[in-house]
Amino acid sequence: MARTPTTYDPFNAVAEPKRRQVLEALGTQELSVNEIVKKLGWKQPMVSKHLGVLKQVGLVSERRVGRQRMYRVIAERLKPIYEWVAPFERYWSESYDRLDEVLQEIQKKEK
Amino acid sequence: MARTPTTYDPFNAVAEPKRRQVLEALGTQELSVNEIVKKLGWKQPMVSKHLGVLKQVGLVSERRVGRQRMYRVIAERLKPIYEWVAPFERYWSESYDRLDEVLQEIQKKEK
DNA sequence: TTGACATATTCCGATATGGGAATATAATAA
DNA sequence: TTATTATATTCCCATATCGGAATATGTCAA
Repeated sequence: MARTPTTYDPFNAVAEPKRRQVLEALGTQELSVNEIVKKLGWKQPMVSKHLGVLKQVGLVSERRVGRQRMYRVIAERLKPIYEWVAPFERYWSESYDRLDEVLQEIQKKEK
Repeated sequence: MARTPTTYDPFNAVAEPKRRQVLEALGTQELSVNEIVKKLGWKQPMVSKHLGVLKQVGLVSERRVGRQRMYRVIAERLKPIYEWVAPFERYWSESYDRLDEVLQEIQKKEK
């Protein structure tokens, strides 16, 4: 085995920043590929590829209308992510003090 | 470029299921590597490697105590994930009807 | 110093990625 | 039919991944 495939689950699909952008561009609307292309300013094949991954994991639905394909977010599929991360929310303030130190450590090492 | 590195941000670090398990095992406690090893039943090098990634992205802090290293979740670093996914929550019920269809489609194709 | 314990690192292989460029497919219009 | 529009797919490459096994590093104790 190598790294978990991007199509393995929503966590992996959404790890790619551009895929998040696609979902954001869609929002609650149903858009054609070209509309997304214009909105994001990317090349069409790139948009189609990312939509392909999102579709495989079920994060978007596809509907054919003439020569267009209309895509829409299936928000429910993001639920597992929300549910996994939500329980940590209550501890944000508690770990706040140590955060600064540790982040500074990390930045030092990156230089 | 290839795939976004796992150490690029919390999204990528957490995409790996085992890394999520490590964070879950830690919870709000501070644990040594060996305690995590016992809790998860994995081999020690595997735990150390995953902790290494988590540490690089700042999802855990490390504290040396004698020959032990104590790890703790830095929950605040999960905030970006929570904040990205939370806005979609309100649309779960709305897309519910279409979800079943689409998921069945996906499962068909996987066979 | 030597040994034992706790943890990290290195080397390996198989695998999949994302981007770019080019091209294929599909549907409509003329 | 042919041309055009809309979208998907293929081929290529450089890169990192995860896991396993083995080994290195670091720290304490006798």
